[in-house]
Amino acid sequence: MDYSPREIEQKWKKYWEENEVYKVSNQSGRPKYYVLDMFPYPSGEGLHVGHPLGYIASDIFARFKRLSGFNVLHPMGYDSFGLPAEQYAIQTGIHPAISTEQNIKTFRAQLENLGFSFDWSREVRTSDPGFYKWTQWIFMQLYKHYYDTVADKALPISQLVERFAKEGNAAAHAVCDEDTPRITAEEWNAMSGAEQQLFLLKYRLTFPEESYVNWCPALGTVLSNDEVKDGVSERGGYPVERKLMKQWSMRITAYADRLLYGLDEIDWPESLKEQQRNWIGRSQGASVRFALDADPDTTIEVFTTRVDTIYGVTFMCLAPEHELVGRITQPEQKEAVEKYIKWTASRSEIERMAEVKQVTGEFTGSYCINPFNGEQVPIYIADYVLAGYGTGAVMAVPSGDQRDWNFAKHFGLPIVPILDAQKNMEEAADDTKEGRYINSGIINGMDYEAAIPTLTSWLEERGLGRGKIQYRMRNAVFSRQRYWGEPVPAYWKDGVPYLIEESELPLLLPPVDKYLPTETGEPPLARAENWKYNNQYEYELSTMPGWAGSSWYWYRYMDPHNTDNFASEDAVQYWRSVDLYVGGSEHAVGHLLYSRFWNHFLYDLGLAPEREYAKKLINQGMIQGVIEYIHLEKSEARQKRFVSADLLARYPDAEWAMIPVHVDFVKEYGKDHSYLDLKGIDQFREWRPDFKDAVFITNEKGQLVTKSEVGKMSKRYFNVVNPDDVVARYGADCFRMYEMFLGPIEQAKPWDTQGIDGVSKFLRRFWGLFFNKQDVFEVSEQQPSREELKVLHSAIKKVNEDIERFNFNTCISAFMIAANELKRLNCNKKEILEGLVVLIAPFAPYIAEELWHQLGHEGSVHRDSAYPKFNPEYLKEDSITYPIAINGKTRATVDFPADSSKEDLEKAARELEAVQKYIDGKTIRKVIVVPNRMINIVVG
RNA sequence: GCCCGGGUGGCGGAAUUGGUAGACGCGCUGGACUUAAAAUCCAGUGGGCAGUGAUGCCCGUACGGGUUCGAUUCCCGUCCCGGGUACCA
Repeated sequence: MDYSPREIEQKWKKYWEENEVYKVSNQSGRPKYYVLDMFPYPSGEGLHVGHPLGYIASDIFARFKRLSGFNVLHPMGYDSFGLPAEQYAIQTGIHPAISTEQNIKTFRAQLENLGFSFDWSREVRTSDPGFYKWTQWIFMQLYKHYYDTVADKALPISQLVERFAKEGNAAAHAVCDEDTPRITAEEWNAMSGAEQQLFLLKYRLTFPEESYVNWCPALGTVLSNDEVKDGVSERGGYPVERKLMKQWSMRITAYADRLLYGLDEIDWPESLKEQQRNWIGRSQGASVRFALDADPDTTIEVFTTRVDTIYGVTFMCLAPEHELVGRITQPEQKEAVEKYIKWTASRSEIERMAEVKQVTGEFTGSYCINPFNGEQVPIYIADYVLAGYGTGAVMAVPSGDQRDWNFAKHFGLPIVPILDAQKNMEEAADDTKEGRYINSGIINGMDYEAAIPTLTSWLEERGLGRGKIQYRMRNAVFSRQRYWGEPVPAYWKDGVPYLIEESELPLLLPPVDKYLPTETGEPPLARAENWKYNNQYEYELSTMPGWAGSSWYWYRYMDPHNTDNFASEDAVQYWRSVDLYVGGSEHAVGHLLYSRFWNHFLYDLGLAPEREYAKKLINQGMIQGVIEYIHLEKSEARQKRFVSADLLARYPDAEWAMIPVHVDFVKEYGKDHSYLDLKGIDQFREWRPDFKDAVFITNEKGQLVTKSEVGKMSKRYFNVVNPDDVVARYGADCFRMYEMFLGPIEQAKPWDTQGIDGVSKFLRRFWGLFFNKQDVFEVSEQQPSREELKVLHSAIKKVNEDIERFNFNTCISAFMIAANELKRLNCNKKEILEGLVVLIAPFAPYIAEELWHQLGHEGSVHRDSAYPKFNPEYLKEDSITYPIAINGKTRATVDFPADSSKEDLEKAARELEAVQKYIDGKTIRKVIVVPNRMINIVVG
């Protein structure tokens, strides 16, 4: 019987479905394990070969855990709100729910083609009202809570209201807006209900506020930074302006510390945690106020992490946009300063980044006073100071900060050393904290540890500053001026927002006639007819962002059909948190930070059992594609001309446009010398009729050589490889194993089918072990030999260890080695082969199931078998092969009995003929014997 | 600029705690089978030098140093590539 992947895969796919082999129960005597894939957006383009990489890895792990005795939750669902469906709706008028439904069908069919062990009865979709009811519900809880800095958790806002009524807000240890005024109990009690509501917004964990957004009038929408390129929209290239808009915001900054310290308790890639740390950007330091020399009532506040360097301040730098700049600029400097401000405004951030070494700035003509020594400090403006960060002002210490040093050198400003350990002040700044302070007034002779508290208390006693912790992270804007998202369950009455009742959830997305914003710039929901709360009040018209639903979805899988809670307490207590989370690193500071934030909040409310919801996370690398371009001469000539890449030198004056070619037309795809042959050129002509009459200048071999570049796999580069095609040709088992065989899971690599035949051959060889020369299934009941047992148990050991380490590529090698060895031994012993079938089941689920049944079993190998146990007995060797090295170079290998003592080994090694040859008159200085490893003889 | 990764045969990659560098696969070369091809199977395959040959020697994990009996692995410096980035005071 030939190995026919198509046949067996169809057969078992059907069987698994009919018998609900992968259905998971919330009740089990087995320990639980939760394997989660990052939520995919069901794009209309479907899957390409890069998408399943992470799903295959997580599926192997889930199956491995299942066979190792765990009750494994491994679900799949869709983050089905999103822009592409809305864009499509705008173009076609088709409701996003309809196109999304269609896309999900395609997406799921593609997933099902790959043999995943998802429990599809738990599938969820964020755009399903049964799901977004709970997204809205969590939003409401955020609205009803504030962050208490003493309890260090979210508490009901009602507690804050009680406190305000009794004692005002002075002692309310609650996170709030920076500009919150102090009020007394009397003032609070004198407020109207509406005024009180507005005041409470300064404390709520979600609240509307005026914030700047990238407004694109032509598209009628707000764009993310990502969607803006060089001041115009990425899509369409329309102008974008900064516009103040009322937006809902999430007070994620209240959780900054917890999000930072929580990173220490989770096993995530270090680079990813580092990105989150940088994003949160906690810095501990002090704020100091410098009074203006000419106007002591006006102060410039700076934040510094090195207040100990304050005696080394020789100038002050303001951001060109700083509010004081206009006031303090002296008439003589006015022209230069204004010119500089204008110049800065014209520079893009990218330009500023690239020209980091070029020092620019202008003197304002004014001075401020260093509060510690009363000295005059000149005030400059410079574009290396950002208006948006901290106070937009920097106290410059050229001896300790390289940028300040560069600036001081350029403008001839003094550089005052402040620590006796600072070196080479003439060549560069030295930011050391070592040594004792000099030239430093009240801290002279102190060390860093002593100086900080001395200076901070000096500042605090005089009201000139204070110790301060500053974060880089901002509150997260939560409104989107879009249609296809969760409606915000709030309405407006006289400019004050109120929540709807929880019993009124879900607040359904109303139908609209068009998916565009209104002519007056209101979001699409403004088009909904008669959509008013109690037929009276205007609903909030913005919808929630893409990250709303994905910030809590892993709980929904635990109990997806619950109508009373987002998930029952029993379910949540049973599954608790995600044991393994697999996804791309592009979500490092978006989804993975927001979802941690929501989880901390749910934890505070007692709804989440653990502070961190994903204990272990691995990133899968991107599978890239090769983009193939051909060279089109840029000219006005009527006839278009393409030239082979190896002939470009013949056209020294020509300029070239790079035209991407469908990779299917290209021979030697991805190679340096990839090319279009005559047939490829014809295909290209047919595919691009606009180039039908073009001339193709080929080389002497008749080839049009292309340029290959590694890049994203994407429809726009015509290099998408659909997994369905690979599966049709080689089978899902082969596809799964090949993707794993490509290399380490976290590494990015270009897709290349070069090696897939090797995996395909392996599967045939593996299959062949079970069949005799006449192709009839035949296994032997005979007792396996010691050598055969060793092959099996080496594989068990290797595969077990490597799965735990997520080194799936080397697992595949281990299977190949085992199959090669057994083939060599002509082994068809049932005991050995059965072990291998279960061992390979997580990787190649179909072939394993087929062979398992051929071996005479019932049920499913994936549910009714157990992972083979490793027995170290079988790996024990009588003798061990030792490399014998002379001065570290291996010169011979010799077998010694496994139980030889160190002394015996040394003695035997010294006497070896091969060794004697190298000693040759020299003396043996030392012999190093590492048992079971090697022997090294040092001569000289 | 800063932060985080990485650099090993013709190619993808392996070497898990410092202990025989190149597992496994692709490709390539030769052979078997075949009328032939495909498929399959067998053998070889880092580079160089010497030898008819078995084999021996030298070089070799981006580059230059260091530690060590021994370094792909640890340390210092340099170069290059990838990812992130908000010049974060």
